[in-house]
Amino acid sequence: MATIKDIARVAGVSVTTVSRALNGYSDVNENTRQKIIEIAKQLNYSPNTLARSLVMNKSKTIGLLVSGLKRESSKDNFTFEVLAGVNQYVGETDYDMILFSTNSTKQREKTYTQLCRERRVDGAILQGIRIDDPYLQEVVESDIPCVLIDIPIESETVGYVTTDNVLGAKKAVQHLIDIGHKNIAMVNGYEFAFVSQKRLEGYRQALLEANLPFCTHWVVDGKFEEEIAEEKALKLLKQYPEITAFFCASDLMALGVINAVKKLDKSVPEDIAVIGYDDIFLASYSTPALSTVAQNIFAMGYEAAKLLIEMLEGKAKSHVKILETELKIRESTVKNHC
Amino acid sequence: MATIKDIARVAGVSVTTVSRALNGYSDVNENTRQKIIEIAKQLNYSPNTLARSLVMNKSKTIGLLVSGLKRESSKDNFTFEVLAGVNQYVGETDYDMILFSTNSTKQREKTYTQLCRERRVDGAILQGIRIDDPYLQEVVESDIPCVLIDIPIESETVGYVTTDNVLGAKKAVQHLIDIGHKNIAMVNGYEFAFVSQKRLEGYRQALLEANLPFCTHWVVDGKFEEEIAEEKALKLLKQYPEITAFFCASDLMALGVINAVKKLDKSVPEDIAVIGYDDIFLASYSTPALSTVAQNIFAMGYEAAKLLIEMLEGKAKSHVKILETELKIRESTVKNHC
DNA sequence: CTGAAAGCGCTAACAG
DNA sequence: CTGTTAGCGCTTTCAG
Repeated sequence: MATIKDIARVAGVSVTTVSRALNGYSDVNENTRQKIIEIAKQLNYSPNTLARSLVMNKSKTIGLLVSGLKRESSKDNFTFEVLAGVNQYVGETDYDMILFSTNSTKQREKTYTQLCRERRVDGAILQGIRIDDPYLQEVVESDIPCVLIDIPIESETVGYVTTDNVLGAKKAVQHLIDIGHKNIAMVNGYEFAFVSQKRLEGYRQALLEANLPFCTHWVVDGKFEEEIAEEKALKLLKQYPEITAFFCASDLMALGVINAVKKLDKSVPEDIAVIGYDDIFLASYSTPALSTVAQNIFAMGYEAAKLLIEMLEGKAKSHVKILETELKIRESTVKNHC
Repeated sequence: MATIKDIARVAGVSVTTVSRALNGYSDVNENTRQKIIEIAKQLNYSPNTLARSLVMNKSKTIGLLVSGLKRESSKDNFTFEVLAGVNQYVGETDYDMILFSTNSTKQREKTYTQLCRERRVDGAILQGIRIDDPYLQEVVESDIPCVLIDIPIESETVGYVTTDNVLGAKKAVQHLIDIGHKNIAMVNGYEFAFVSQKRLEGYRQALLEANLPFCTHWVVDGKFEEEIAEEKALKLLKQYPEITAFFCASDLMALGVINAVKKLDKSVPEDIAVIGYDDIFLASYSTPALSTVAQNIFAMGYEAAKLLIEMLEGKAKSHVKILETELKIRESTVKNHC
């Protein structure tokens, strides 16, 4: 593979000149430059970014640490959409992206930080990390610039992008209240998810503002899984038949709840209204079509990449980006009989 | 950031010894090694893979060139599943993977080959490339080892993984014939997709073997898109009311065909049977649940990565891997009235 | 405008 | 078992 040395030899100039010519420096004779470019083309030259990165001490590479890059997670394409968003922005720059999966065997031996340091990534985006993940702390405390998705930590080198989860949840619950529901249960994700904490808070606020009681027994954790949500909802509905509506912290769980309702020979939305969160693709395809709080996940990925690269180039004004959510009312919630 | 030089200084040995100790060479005193490892830990040392790659002339990196890493493609999660499969295998090795999107602005300036050469990837996996893509030729002719997904090109440095598309299509059409259909139309993808050519062949074979006429007017291209398939099917059904069944080259298109049938106030499967291809997640969720030819796409990604890395390590016996497909009969095909 | 020389962090003969 | 030396391909002072 041709190197600048080869070009230099053929052109009869020094490697310095070749380097400068190819990198568009101004202090090189236009004729020399043209000749060098010509020769580079003939030799089918490709710069060796490894060598360049080594000497420049930056790799123009960002690491994307994702969880949920596994087989089962294609249902809820959260990870995929983040990835697509990141990829979109990165594709518009001269950075490339290297993918680290947080559920690989490799990762069990090396921490995220090690992975990033070894590959000398300039910065990283973290998605799907639980707030009790010991490595989260480590990455954040390292000197690697990073942007977190849905985890609000901010520092000199750390930024985040998220949506307003309190408000999103509030809008959903208010909608249920608006259409006449008074006994609203919630199926949350899990304790250690930041978004779960916030959505719970939104649920609580909406109830209180409507002078409805907030009862912890009506809040269960579905671990963001369809089956668990179904199970928990089933139990809840049997124990508290007065419940007429469910607010779920994810669409997948909402689908589970709908299954539970069906199993009790009741129907959605006539007997029980159900609203989800995320607006996954399936939401609009299921029967009944699922009302939900839509998050633009692609945009989260895009903005995360944008923020990170701005941080790397030292031109980020803020390290925080909060995106909007949108209430989508479909068939699974509808004006109540009462 | 600590280097082996730092370690050498502190340990009072040469960098060579440090390098050897850390890389597990046998010709180094166990005491020295322990001391060096200890110091490395204290200094929070991370090897610089850039430097290592530069000197070793291999990067332990594979490039994944995917198309369809865009927003809209989350419906059919083909790309995602390939990605997940590749990631799974790569995660079990000491390789990392760098993601190149073939629909980025960057790619419009640089060819895939350039991208790969600049980053010095050891090999590449290509997915979603059309066989008329000019760059396909280029990559294949370059000296970069690569594995293609669903494109049968084989050479010293090129391998591929695919499924038996002729057989898959044949099974689907035979199933339609088995349940009594005689007038079976096909909605294909597009001319320049290898899988489309093969599935068409399978369709043709199944018909001929059953002594049914093969009529080109009954084969239309839906470009793998739901809406286009719907449109084309609508036209076909109006023009040839004798058609009672559709074989579609993708599930998404099958969904489109079902829409078309509904628009004519007919129903699936009573009036028209529809079978798809892929077994996307949506297939089992739609109403009626879609019969289809299931491909294990995750496995294709996994096997592609496996094959590539075996090729890189010089221990691939074959450069070709053909995976099985499985006929999944659900609600959209059912014994015909005749 | 151009070149010589140094060095990024690491590995690999080769010699002891 | 260990050190010396050279060099991977590139950028960057510093002199001309």
